[in-house]
Amino acid sequence: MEYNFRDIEKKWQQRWIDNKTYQVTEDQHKKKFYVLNMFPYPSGAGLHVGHPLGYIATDIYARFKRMQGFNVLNPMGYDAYGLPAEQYAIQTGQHPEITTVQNISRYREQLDKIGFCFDWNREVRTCDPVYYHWTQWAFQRMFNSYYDNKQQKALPIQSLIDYLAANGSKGLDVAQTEEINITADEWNAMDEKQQSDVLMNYRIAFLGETMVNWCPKLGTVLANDEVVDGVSVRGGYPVVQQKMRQWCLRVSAYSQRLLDGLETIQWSDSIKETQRNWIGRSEGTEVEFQVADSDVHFTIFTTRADTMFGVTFMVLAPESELVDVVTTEAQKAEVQAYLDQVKKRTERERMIDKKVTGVFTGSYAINPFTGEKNPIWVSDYVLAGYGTGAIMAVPAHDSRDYAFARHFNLPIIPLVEGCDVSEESYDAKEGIVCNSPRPGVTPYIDFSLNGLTIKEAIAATKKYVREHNIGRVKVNYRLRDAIFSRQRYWGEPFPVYYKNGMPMMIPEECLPIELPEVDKFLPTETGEPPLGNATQWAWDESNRKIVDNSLIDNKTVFPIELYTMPGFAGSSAYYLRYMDPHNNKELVSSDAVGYWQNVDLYVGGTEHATGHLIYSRFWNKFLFDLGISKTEEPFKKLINQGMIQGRSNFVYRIKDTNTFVSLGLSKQYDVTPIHVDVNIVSNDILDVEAFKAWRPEFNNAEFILEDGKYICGWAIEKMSKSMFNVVNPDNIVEKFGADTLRMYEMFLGPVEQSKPWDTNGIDGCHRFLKKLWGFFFDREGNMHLEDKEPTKDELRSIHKLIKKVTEDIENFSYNTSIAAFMICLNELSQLKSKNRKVMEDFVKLLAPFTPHLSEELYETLGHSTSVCDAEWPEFNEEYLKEDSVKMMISFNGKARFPMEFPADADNATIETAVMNNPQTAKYLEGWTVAKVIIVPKKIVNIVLKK
RNA sequence: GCCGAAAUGGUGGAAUGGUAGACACGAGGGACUUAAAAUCCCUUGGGCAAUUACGCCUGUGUGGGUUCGAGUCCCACUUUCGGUACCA
Repeated sequence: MEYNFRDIEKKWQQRWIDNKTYQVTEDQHKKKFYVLNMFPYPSGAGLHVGHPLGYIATDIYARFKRMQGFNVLNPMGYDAYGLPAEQYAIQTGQHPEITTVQNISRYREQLDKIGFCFDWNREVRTCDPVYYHWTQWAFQRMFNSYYDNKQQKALPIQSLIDYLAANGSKGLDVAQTEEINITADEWNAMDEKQQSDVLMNYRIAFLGETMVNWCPKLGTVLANDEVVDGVSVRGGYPVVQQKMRQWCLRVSAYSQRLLDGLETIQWSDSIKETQRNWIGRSEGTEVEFQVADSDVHFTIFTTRADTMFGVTFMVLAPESELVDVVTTEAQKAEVQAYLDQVKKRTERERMIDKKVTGVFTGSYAINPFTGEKNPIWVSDYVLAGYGTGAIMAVPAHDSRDYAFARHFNLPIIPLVEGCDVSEESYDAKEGIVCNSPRPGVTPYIDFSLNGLTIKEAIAATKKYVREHNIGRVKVNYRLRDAIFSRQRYWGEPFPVYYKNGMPMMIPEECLPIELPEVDKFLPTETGEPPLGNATQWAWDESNRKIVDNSLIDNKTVFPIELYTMPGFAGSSAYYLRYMDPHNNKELVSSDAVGYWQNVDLYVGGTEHATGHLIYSRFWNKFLFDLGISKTEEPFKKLINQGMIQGRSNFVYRIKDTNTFVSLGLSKQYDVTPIHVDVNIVSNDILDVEAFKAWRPEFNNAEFILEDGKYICGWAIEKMSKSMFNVVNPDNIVEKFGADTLRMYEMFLGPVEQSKPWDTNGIDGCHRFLKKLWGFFFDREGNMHLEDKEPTKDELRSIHKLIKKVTEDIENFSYNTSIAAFMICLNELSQLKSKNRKVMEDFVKLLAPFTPHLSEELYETLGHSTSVCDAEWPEFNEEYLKEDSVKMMISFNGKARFPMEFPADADNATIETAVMNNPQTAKYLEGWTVAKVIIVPKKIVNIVLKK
């Protein structure tokens, strides 16, 4: 009887649904295990063969853990808000929700064919009001919180209000946009609006002024890569740098905790390193400089406090408020011209073309260490958003300052003994300090760094600065607050309305605020975001409901926020929602989160290293501060699956003809390679008839063959429609079955590695499953396993497999695990094994990989329960013990011949046996034995000397 | 530029510092078939050999080093792929 995978897979998929096999509940008697895939954005193109890779890996792990007795949560859902559906809506007028629902059902259909053990009862969709209710709720909580630096924790904003009323801002150590100094009296004298503005400085979700690429014509903010040469990529309209009031999240408040948390989680070192760099902690010193002939002081930040004696000029960021203050009358026009020029360049352009530009303000700053007057310049290589927006330039030891000094002919003073700064700056933090102060110069202060190492000099300077009150030690982070507003339609609406210029939260009990209908998905003619097109988008404060815009009177009815939230809003806490997805009272019940805690294993791509995986950690920490989340980190272990690349095929058309020449002969002609659909190519041999039928322009194509075949060229590229290399999993399931697909995806290589998809190799996995089928059934379809005690050889073979597979699954090394299955089956085949007990273990071990087939065979063996609930076979060391061991005898590391010893032979016995072996004598001629190295069970190496 | 990952047959890939190339694909040869498919068996890194030789040499991007022994560890370099962008 044939292995009929179609019937088997259909049967078991139905049975899993009927028996609710994969529905899980919180079961206090069992240990929990939470596995999670990064949920997909359901795109219109559907799944290709690369998408399920991570899901299959997770599924195998989930099934494995379940068989080990864990209560496994393995949910799936959709990150359903996104640009493609909105773009499609703009073009066609079709509501993005319709597109999204269609795409989701297509995804679901494809996923269902592969036989995952997802608990679909817990599905979430970010665009579902039942779900985004809690996204809005979390946002409101962030609005109503501030971050206390002393406690390192988010606290309710009310306690800050109380503090301000009692003490003013004195003694406040909190995360803030800028330092505000007010007294309690001043605070208490403020009206509501003024107080609201002050509080914005502290809230975790706050309205902030941020620089954006604003395109007035498109009425939208553009990302840096949507702007080229000062105009929008789409449409080519002018784009300007503009400050805009937008919602932001104070992610930066959590910088240190985000950094510290990395030490506690099992993520790859590379992704942790990426996050460390992104957070960008740098310990440095702030030093105050005075502007010459003026009362103005300003502060700079440096990590190289040791270079105080090498400062030759100062630089301000163009956006710095100091620019206006220090610019002299004579320089005003020139500085203004420079600022105008800078404004036109986008951030990206400033970065890509690193032309040195700048302008002198006319003022000088007094170096507190040397007393020298250093000219103050303005240049766009200094960023307003980092440090203090002002630097002291030490051209000898900073490459950017060096380039600037060279360009504007400013002095360069080397400060490290023996360093050469004639060609480039010496940036290394190694060496002995000199010229600090310079010999022959009368010291301005009683302080010298000469002779110290750089590290010592940094410490000494910090100490001096602190003691003499000219600055302080400061830790800076590169991590910026997240901009949380989008000028888009297809996203979560903000539960916020505006009353007299103040943002007000719509009461928590009235959530969710549902996305309103609009007739157009584009910005309005007046440049408002798409929600400006909504007519039912006003908040009636007294009746607590959404009403028609025409009722807005700004007394009881107010306009609602027109921005929507960005993509990461909905994806930041979804792992918590899976624990309790139907709860309409709270994000997640304390019981549910108390049981499931956090994600034990998270699987997804590296592309989220600095986006989702930072925001999500931030969001979780915030919820942790609120007492909602029970753990400081959301994802204990992270596996980054690699990308599946496409393998494209090419045909070679001879120029100006419709004749195609086979790969081997193509060098003899002047040819153009053309992508050909990989689905009409098999083992690089083109199906010529299918090719003619593929496209009309090829139906009279002619071919120059080799050996009667047309051989195609190939290349590894991204899997994409335009390369005709997309392989749909549906086709693979149809032809080989889901179990073969699952197995082959894992067999391709390590999960974490990127690798190309090549359908050709799939036969090997399919043959293996057919062969396994043949172990159970004869041609007539009768089960022909024998019920007897396994032999020693059979036990050794199966226990070797148990050990290997158990270890490999724990290590995510599925490809080697599958090889072990193949080896074991071959061994059993050699042994002519027909043992029922052995095959039962085999089927159980295989169940995570090929659940349908395993279920079928497990049932054949007389079990009425699902193999999912079978116990994972236990490994017994005893069966692997051998009577003898084979060891390689080598001379000076070169392997020569094998010898067999009793398993319990000690080193002395082995050495004697080797030395007395006649074969050994052959290699000893002309040498003396220096020493003998014995590696147990592996090798005996005899070191020889002349 | 900086950070990270990687480089092994025709291909995907195996190898706790211990016989490199497991396992699979492909290819070549054979068996069974009228034939094909399916299935099974043998060979398959390269080179030299071809039964006094189922042996020898060489081989994991390049060049050095450590070691009795290196694909694996160290140093320098080349290339490829990711990420990032003037963070003082």
